[in-house]
Amino acid sequence: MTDADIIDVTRAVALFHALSDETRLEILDMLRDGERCVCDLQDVLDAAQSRLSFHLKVLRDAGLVSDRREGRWSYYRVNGEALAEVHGLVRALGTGAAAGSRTRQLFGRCCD
Amino acid sequence: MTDADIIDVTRAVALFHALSDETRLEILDMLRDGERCVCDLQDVLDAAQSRLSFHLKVLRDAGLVSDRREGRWSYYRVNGEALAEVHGLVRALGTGAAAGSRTRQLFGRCCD
DNA sequence: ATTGAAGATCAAGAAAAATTGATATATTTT
DNA sequence: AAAATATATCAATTTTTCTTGATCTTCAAT
Repeated sequence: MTDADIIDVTRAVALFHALSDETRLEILDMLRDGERCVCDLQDVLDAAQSRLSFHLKVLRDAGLVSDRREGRWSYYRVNGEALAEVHGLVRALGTGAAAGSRTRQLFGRCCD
Repeated sequence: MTDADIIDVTRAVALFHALSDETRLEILDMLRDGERCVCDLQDVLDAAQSRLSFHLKVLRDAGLVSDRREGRWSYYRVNGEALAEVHGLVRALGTGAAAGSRTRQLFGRCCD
């Protein structure tokens, strides 16, 4: 961990925000063991179509899921890299200078 | 990881929501290497007093920080357990059934 | 070509969260 | 006791996010 590891707060906020909703967490939960079409999600969570679509978009915009079109179905899957990114953020937040890190600030907060 | 590990979605949402704000992340960042009084935070982040107080309350309500009163100062510090909780959540989200877990659902989503 | 199904997008309204300024509560200093 | 300081809380407003219903698009089947 070096000074180069300054993290983009905006990105962090986007990730956490995408995770901060019940429907979206349930979607991610359903996607844990592989991809699913929207119709499946719709059946299990009982959410109106446009509502589900909205939440999928939030997840997609945050990069937490990717989608694939096949015929008239859309299949969504979790994006492991984004989860790893969140993981890294959480770990970083728990890493104090006391632990020997040379990073003073996680987020660049100067001069904006 | 067993079936007993069904997680409270509401709690998860509260945690992620608390983390989904720039000011609050900066506060946590500042608290990484130990406790700080509100006045310190106020100096560094330049946030109006009531605004800062509001965000500290959000963090406190989510259990992400604890505070200690000393004279007229309040000192806040990160609550490592809550961070661990977030950590666990993120890990769980990335753990598919494929990985051998017997847990079908992370969040209880039935019958409410 | 028409119909139908899956999903995305959009506009309007509802709900939740954040900001601001004011006031309140302790606590310390004078 | 009065003044000052640190912080919390509250009410009003603004901003952001979510929901709903409608419409649009694309692909497939007839």
